[in-house]
Amino acid sequence: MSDTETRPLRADALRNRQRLLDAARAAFAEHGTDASLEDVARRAGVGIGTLYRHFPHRDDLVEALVRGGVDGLGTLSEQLAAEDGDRLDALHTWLQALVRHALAFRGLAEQLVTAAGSDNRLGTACHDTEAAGQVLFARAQAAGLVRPDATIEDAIDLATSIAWVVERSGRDDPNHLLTLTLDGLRPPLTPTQPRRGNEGGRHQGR
Amino acid sequence: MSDTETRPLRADALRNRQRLLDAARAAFAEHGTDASLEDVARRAGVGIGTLYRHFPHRDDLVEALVRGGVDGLGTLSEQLAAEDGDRLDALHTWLQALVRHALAFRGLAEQLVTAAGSDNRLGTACHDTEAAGQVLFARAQAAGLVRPDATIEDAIDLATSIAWVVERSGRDDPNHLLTLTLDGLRPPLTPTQPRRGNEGGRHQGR
DNA sequence: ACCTGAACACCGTTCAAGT
DNA sequence: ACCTGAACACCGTTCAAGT
Repeated sequence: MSDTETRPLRADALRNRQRLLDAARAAFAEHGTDASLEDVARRAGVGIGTLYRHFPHRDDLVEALVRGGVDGLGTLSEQLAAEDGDRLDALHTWLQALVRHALAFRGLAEQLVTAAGSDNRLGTACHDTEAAGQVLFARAQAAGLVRPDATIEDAIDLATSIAWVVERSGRDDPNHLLTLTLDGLRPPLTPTQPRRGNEGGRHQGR
Repeated sequence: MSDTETRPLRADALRNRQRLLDAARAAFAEHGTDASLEDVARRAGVGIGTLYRHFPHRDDLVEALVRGGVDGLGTLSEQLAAEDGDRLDALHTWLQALVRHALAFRGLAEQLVTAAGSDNRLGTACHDTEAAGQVLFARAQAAGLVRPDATIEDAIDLATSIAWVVERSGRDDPNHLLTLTLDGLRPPLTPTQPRRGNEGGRHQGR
C-alpha cells in the first residue's frame, strides 16, 4: 500500500507503456499468456529492454491487462450484496463471473493460481478478488446455505480450476461444471422441488 | 489396435529405452513433466536423438511412465465393481485414486487434460481411464445416486482439475476439494443424518 | 529518465553422418 | 537398426551504450 508507480511517466514512456499493453493484449489473445515477450515488444515497436523496464515480470503485464476485470468483480460483488435475493444465487452468479474472467486469455487461470498468495501485483489482484468474493461467501455461509467446512479459497480454487479445464479441454460450457460443483454430483434430494435451475443442461463438449 | 512397438528391440536399444525411462522419472520428479529433454538424455547417458527415436513426443515419455498407474486404475475399478458396497462411495474412492494418480508428477494433470481425446498413446491412456471410471459411474447413476445430467467426463475433468489446482496452489489435501465437488457446496440437507463422512475436515492450505 | 539491441544461456527438434 | 551430436530456430533476461 506504499507508493507503487505513483510518479508520473515521461510522455514517451507513457506512450510506450500503452503500446506495450495493446500489443500484449493482442498477443495474449492469439497465443495465450505465454506469448513471446519479444513478439510483444516487436508488435509494440519497442525494444525488448523497454518491455522489461515497464513490466519486469510477465505477471506484471498480465496484471495490468486484467486489472479492469478484477475491479469489475469487486463492483459486481457490491451490487449483488446490495440486492437481497437468494444469497446462494448471488454467490453462484459471482463465481460464474469469476470463471468468465479467468477465461479472458488462454493461460490466465494458471497465472492466477500461481500468483495467488504471492507478494506481487498479480498476487494482490488475486487477493482483491478473494476479498470481493468473501463478502458474498460469508453471507451465504452465515445463512446456512454453504457448508461450514468450506471457505472462499475453496470456492475460488474450484472456480479457477474449472476455468482451466474448460480452457484446456475445449469444453463449450463452463457453467455446467460450475453448477455440478456447487450443487454436487448427487441428484436433487427432493425430486418434486429440484434444487436449482438445471435449465436445458445437456452439455457434452470437448 | 494395429502393431505398435510389437517388434522386439535390439539389446542395446532396449537398454537405452530403460535408461531413458529411469532418467525421465527422476527428471520429472524434480522438475515436473516439462523437464528439459536434453537433461533427460544427458542423465540417461544417451544422445538426444536416441531419446527422440524412442519417444518422438514428450507425451510418449509421459505415457510410458504413467502406464502402470493407468492400469492400476483399471484394476481398482474392477475390484470396486466386484464388491457391492455403496456405489457412490465406490465412485468416490476411485476418483480419489484418479486425483492421486494425476498428482504423480508436477504437470501431469495438464498433460492428461491436453491429451484427452487425442489420437496418440497418452490419449489412449486417458481413454482407458475414462472407460474404467465409466463402469463405476454408470452403476452409481443407474442407482439414482448421481444426477442424470452429469457424465463420467464431467467427473474426470473435475477430478483432474482438482489435482491441477492442488498441485499449483500447494494445498495439502486434495480430498477436501474432491468431497466438496461430489457433495456440493451446500450443507447436508438432513442435519441429523449427514450425507457422508466430513471426518475431521478442517482443511486450510496454500 | 528512458530506450536500444547485442549478448548470454537455454531449450526443442531435425537430420546427415556414423557404427 | 540404431546412435550421435552438430545445426537450426526460438526464447527469456540482462546490461552496457546511447539519447
